[in-house]
Amino acid sequence: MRTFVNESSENYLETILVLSKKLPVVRSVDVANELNFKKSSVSIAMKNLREKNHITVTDAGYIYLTDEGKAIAEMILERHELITDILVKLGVDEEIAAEDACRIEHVISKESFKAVRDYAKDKILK
Amino acid sequence: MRTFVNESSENYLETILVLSKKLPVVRSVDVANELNFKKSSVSIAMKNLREKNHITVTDAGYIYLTDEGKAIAEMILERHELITDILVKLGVDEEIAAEDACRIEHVISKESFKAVRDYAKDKILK
DNA sequence: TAGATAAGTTAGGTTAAACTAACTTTAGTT
DNA sequence: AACTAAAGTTAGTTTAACCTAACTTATCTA
Repeated sequence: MRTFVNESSENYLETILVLSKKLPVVRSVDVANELNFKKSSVSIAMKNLREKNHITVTDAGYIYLTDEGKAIAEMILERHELITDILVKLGVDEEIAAEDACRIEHVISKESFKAVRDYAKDKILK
Repeated sequence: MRTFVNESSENYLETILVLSKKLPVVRSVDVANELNFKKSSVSIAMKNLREKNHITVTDAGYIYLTDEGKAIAEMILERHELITDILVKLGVDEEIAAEDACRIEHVISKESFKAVRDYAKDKILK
């Protein structure tokens, strides 16, 4: 069983994690720029993530993942990277591979991902 | 480039194709039962598919795929079956594999699917 | 200090895809 | 002929996730 997190929330969490590796701090406007969303949309999304305890936001507006939020973000990011790598290895254009990974990462089950990962690590990704 | 068809429409078309192989004729109510949707939802969806020329509906209420609708349905069904087979071969439980296939089939690109299919036919599916 | 810019919030709009409820139409039975 | 059941339609509701527009607040600069 898993705590239900929808695709949209997963995407925001993943984006926050990715940005936190590139920027000293992550703000709503950074997320909006990265995703090409309007800041009002991100504002509401951050409010929801706060209510679900997936992030905390400081008075200065800096966004941090909670342990739970980070766990989700890291899971999604691992999927993103692995699925992209597999597709590229199979000959798919890098950009298309990343776009596909970005959608598949949210809909594949834990069990299937694990099976694919174990197979690919051995047989596809050298 | 591809004619944009959303996930919901693709799912209806695939369901119509699957049912047409099991039943003498396919009606709205059959689709509703198969998908566990209300008949009002299916009624509206069928109107949309009719307007997009993906299906025709006889006076008696029998639903038939147009060439275009059938092409989409067959593409999705091929994906469904192949993705399910791959996951099962990798050790995923049959039911979970089918559920995952049902989501992935709508979001994977033509290019990635082709790459996965070519690889799997050779290396995974014997 | 006044004005501009940047960041965030709030209110209200849009769309898609499901829903419920209530209606019509057709066919089958007594 | 009247009743019932099944199928389909229509109107209106809900929810999620985006949007625009307008507002507040804080900082920075001429």
